[in-house]
Amino acid sequence: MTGARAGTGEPRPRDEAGRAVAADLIAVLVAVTGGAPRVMTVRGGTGLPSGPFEHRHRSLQFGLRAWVEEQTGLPLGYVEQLYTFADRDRTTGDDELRVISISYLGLAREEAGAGAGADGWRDWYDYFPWEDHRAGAPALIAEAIAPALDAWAKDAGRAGRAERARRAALAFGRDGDGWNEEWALQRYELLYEAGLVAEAARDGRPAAGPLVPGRAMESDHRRILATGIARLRAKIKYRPVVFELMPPAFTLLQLQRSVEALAGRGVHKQNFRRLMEQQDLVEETGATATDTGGRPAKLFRFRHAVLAERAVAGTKLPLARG
Amino acid sequence: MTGARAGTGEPRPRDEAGRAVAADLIAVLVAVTGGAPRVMTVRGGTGLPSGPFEHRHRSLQFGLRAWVEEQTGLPLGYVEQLYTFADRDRTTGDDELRVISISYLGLAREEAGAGAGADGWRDWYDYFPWEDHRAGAPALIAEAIAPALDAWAKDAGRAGRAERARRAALAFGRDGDGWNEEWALQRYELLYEAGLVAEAARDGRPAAGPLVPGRAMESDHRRILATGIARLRAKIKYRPVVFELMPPAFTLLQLQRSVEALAGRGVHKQNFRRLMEQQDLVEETGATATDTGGRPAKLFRFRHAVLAERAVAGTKLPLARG
DNA sequence: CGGGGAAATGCTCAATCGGAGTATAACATG
DNA sequence: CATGTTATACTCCGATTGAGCATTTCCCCG
Repeated sequence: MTGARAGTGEPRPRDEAGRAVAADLIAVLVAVTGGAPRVMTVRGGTGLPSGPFEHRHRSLQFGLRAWVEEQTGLPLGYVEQLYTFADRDRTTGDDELRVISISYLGLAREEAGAGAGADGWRDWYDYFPWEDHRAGAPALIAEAIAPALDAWAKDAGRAGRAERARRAALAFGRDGDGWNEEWALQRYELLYEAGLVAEAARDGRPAAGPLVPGRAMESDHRRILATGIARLRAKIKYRPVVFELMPPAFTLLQLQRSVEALAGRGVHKQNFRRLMEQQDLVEETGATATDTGGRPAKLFRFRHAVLAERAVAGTKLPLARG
Repeated sequence: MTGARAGTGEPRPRDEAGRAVAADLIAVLVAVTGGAPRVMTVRGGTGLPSGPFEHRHRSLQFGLRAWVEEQTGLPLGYVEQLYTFADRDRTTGDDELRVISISYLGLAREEAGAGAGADGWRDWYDYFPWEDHRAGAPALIAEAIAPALDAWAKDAGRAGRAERARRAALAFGRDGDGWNEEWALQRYELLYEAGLVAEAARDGRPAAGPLVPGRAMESDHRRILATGIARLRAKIKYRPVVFELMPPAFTLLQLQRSVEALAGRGVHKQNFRRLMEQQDLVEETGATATDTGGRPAKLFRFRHAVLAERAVAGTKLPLARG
């Protein structure tokens, strides 16, 4: 939370002892463009959009929407709360400043608004290159992460060694098997603990080896981003939220690519279509897209009626675990 | 949040304009005793344990644990964050008081501590009698809730009528079918909206009929409880959290009764056992329980190793949706 | 000591689901 | 018109799930 927070400059409330109490709102704002998962950032990609929760805001979610629209010019669609933090070590420097950070996940259609600070879209795999398994397990896991985590495990005493090795194997999977895309947060936390990300070095933790590739962020924003990714990866499996990221009409392959972008893994094409159709989530628009490179594809739109019919019921995706 | 909040009496922080900013911690603390799901309450069953987040607390979760242990004498096991609220209308009376409420779900073994205020355990179906479908759909749904919701739907204009009827049918299921135990929160909110719970009357909402049976709570504590129930009902299906509520050794039927108590519905006995065994979640202690009323049952214990082996992987329960 | 009641426990069966593969159709391009 | 590329339609099989039947092993009661 160093300095550059957007806001009105209104002084933060302080209690009699001079200690500050304040609430910050932080957004993990996600979009998908052409098969790339993007996250909205500020300050040159080093921070997530955020701002203080102020008295004028009717509710937390209204406050968040206000900030995001002010800072990015984007109207926010789907929004859900992620997590609330207040650990003392989140208060950089000023030991007396106590900040509660309430983070949110928001989904947007990127094309919608190329507004004010909207230059901040970044591929989220820039921050988590080890999370992209769409073309198989990334080489950097075997080349950089696995050896470093091995070293980290060996660093531990007799007792901790096996435990660390086990955690590493669980989080990153053994030889490509057992990878669970929903554990994005656990993986980041493991790397942090092992001192393999820049934030750990910044916070003065010892490193078990050379830093792993991947952009860092200020404060614990990268951890919050990992939380958002994990939540979204879990959510797309049982709620029709992907459609919040799609244009009004799309082909099934485009839809599939979006799912894959978020999940970080490929899915079986035919099974994907089967599920989409048998669940009645989409309907044909009647038009076709001819720029597919092959046979023209039918264009579909989301059947908004399903939100009503099944309330908030299910989307199934061929992403289930064995 | 009227008056009776536990705390040190330390004045709440205020900003220059005299507006207060503070954070409250609220716990939905759950246990299961003899097949009954219980929730810890204070003030004669009208409130959930809560207290201000103070500067001395290292983190939100530490603060929560401190309050719960102070107020109930119970050591808290599993804890997870539920939701953070800050709507202006949560600030009763004093329009200038702005409170952020961070709610948590906690699981406890009831027998563990019959400590200080530990008289506060209540069957949670006292608050949500319509949520207990263990012996089939409760009569009060057909007798009281359905007619009242019908009336509420008819109250709406031409457009809203179908919408309301649809929401009611979705939330409560049509003729016993389509009931989804995870929608406890949506059901409560629907009843609130229709003015059928005491809290709605208290908040000045018009009623669509006579109040539905079920104990009320102060402020929005009953809503928070519903949030906790819904979360727990969802969670037991994919995480081995039920065991946090069980004694060290238990029979499979006891385990099943606990699951049923939480889920509010019965499960197929043989299939339940099949799942428990094939997942290696439990192991035999070697002893048997002879007070079963029939053939003695083997006693089992939770295999704590699974938490390590499968990290935070799965429990399957025969509670899946059709 | 011989039922009868109550669970515990073991086993079967059919329907469905989920993963994976094969085959065919319809376009663009050279 | 051959070729590459994608869309789309079917098929297959193993695993999972919901549901029920059958058998076993206790206690209690007369």
